[in-house]
Amino acid sequence: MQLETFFPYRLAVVAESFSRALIEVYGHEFGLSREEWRLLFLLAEEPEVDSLALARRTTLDKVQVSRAAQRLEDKGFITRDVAAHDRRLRVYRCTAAGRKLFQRVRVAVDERTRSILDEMSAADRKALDRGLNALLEAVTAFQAGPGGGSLQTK
Amino acid sequence: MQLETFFPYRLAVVAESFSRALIEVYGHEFGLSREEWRLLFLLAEEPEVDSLALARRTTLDKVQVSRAAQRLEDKGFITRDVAAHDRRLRVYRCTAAGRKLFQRVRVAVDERTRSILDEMSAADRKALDRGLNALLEAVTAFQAGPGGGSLQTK
DNA sequence: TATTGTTATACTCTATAACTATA
DNA sequence: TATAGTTATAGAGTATAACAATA
Repeated sequence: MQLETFFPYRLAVVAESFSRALIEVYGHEFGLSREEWRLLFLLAEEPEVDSLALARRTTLDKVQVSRAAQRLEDKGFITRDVAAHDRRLRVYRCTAAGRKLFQRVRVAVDERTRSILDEMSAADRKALDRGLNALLEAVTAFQAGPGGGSLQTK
Repeated sequence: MQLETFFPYRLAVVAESFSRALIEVYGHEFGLSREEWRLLFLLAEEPEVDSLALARRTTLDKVQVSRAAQRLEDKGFITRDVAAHDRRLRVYRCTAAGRKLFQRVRVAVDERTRSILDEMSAADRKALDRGLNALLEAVTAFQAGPGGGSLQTK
């Protein structure tokens, strides 16, 4: 089997290409890092999210969240407060400016995404969606399972 | 739409998780970088590959190829010679030690890959394969097309 | 003049550990 | 003692540019 037909290689290549296409938008065009973009995405949709939920739902670690949140706060896109119920946690909220920026970026990112996915047939898109969901479950199951406990064990 | 159901996010997360699972093998277990692993993969399969083909087929740039090739040469896994037909190019070949290492890594990587994909149904695997191939074509078409010429234009 | 490979440089990202505050 | 957030640091990875050799 050649490298080009090796499944892990194809997955990595396609994900990297897709990611680059979007970084051109939210990164180069709007000046957001991947971490900032993810945080803003989550916070723009909900009135408030605490630090634990934010890390878990963005699949970022606490260091990445802390730094991205600080940059977003410095730019005036989110606020950060100590959580009342547990003063070790933080509660993040999106500002009006943050929501406004998110809407602009979201439109541009969606447009770029669509311009790629529109090259595919509807059946192929459906297969991709199904296959990707299944793979996500498989990888998650594997990580929680026998061999890959190394991520959570710590 | 929530972040968790946003297609680009899911693609990035699943690809990153999968990649990590394999880096545990070829990286932590066998001490190869992603670039070295790709070069070795290609070279183990063919008697010789020149530098241009190597860069193109691994989707690495010339700097990455040059550095990864040097490390593989230092370790005794490949050889590097000036190409006879064009002295600007190099011709790379895998050594016996390189092939031996590759076989061991390949077995371990395949085992890890299978242990993840085996969590999926056959129909889901088929959908994934189809969808991923279509997406790869779509992204490639997009890059060559109107908006994304920025990669090749230079 | 253009292309290839190499080297150099700066920048970003990642992983890990230390430190402070809170539980 | 354990957990959360922050800060610090080192290592790996990425992007770009300069350079020498060759076409």
